[in-house]
Amino acid sequence: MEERAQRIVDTAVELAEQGGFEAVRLRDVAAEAGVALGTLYRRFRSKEDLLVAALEIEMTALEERLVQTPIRGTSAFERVVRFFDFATRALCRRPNLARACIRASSCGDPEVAQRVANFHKRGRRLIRTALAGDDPKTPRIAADCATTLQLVWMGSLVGWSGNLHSQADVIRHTRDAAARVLASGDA
Amino acid sequence: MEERAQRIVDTAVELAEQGGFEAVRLRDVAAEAGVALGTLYRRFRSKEDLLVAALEIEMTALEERLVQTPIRGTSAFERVVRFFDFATRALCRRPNLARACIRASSCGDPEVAQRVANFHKRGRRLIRTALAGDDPKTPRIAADCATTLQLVWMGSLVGWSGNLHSQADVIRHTRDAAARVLASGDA
DNA sequence: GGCGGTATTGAAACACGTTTCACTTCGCGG
DNA sequence: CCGCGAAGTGAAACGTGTTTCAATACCGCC
Repeated sequence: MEERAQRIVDTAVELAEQGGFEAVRLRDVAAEAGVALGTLYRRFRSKEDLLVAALEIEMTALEERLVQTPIRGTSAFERVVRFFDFATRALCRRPNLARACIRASSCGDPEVAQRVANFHKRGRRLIRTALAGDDPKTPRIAADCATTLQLVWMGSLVGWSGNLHSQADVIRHTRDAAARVLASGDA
Repeated sequence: MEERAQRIVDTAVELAEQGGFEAVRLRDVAAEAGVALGTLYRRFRSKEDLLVAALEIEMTALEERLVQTPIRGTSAFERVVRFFDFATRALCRRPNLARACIRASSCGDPEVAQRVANFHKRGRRLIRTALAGDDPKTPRIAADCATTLQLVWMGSLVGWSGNLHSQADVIRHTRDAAARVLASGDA
């Protein structure tokens, strides 16, 4: 990402960490990033677009950490549970930021659909990787299971971000779903 | 619901049907419902609150239709698939309204958490009912399965409302999830 | 019938996302 | 070095969610 855009996103992340979605006032973002409001709008189509860009950066960080220290585990179930545990904790470590990004990614604005789709695709790949593990066996689990588990995770995260339940619940929801989904004969 | 509040929600629904979330301008809602803006804000804490109230009314309608003609089917799987099919079609029949309500219900505003929680609880009950069927057997499926399936449904609906995938995909996602979840030995 | 408190009204004001615009700056090919 | 087009700037304006407030209408109770 170009340096100016990067600075804009970084500023947005900083503000979101502190005060969540509504603390990300685009005037402030632009001012603190040292650009004019118009420049911000040249790079990002909307506030949501900006926050989803932040989410993509979080995803990149997650991917890198997982490349360095891949998920270990002796079964697909164990690995995918550990993945969701790890990823959920990582996300919820900065709850204001996470809530802001989740809200942006679930706002339904077609302008950001592309970015959101990309984010989902990358997340699904991580889940598939966790399911598959290192060994080149068990190739059949991947596709649909990953989709189902991702939907559970996303649905639960939306609930978490709306204070319907806790971070522990998110982890439990994904564990429960994984247990059921992977019990159906192909793990 | 009190008559004045009802009229406000009805007006909001009407506008949302036509133009979605952004077409629900609260000034217009108030004007068309024949109340002052302050009255609207006395009944509803925010635009999201109002739209989630609309969602609750949709839920009531769904519940009533299901009481009149309960879901039939010879297995929990068959019934729950039919339920999701029915409910998804009902929701997506007015896509603008559905998107607006889903967006409102996933905005993460703690002010509306109560209403959203209530909506989810009622939805979960419908899923449990579909899983259980008429016969008083198979009591063990209920609790966690229903939660998992609901999370899949909600997650998929959020994706649908953001144009990430189609209504048919929502139905497929829930069917896939149901197949896996109910295959794990207790259906 | 008068009174007190609560709901409603109408209108204005405020905040913030978003757009617009005239002007300036920058980078680059000729 | 010039000139041109793209990018950036600063400031203002607009729309809409939300709040505020003084004035008014309503309603049950003495």
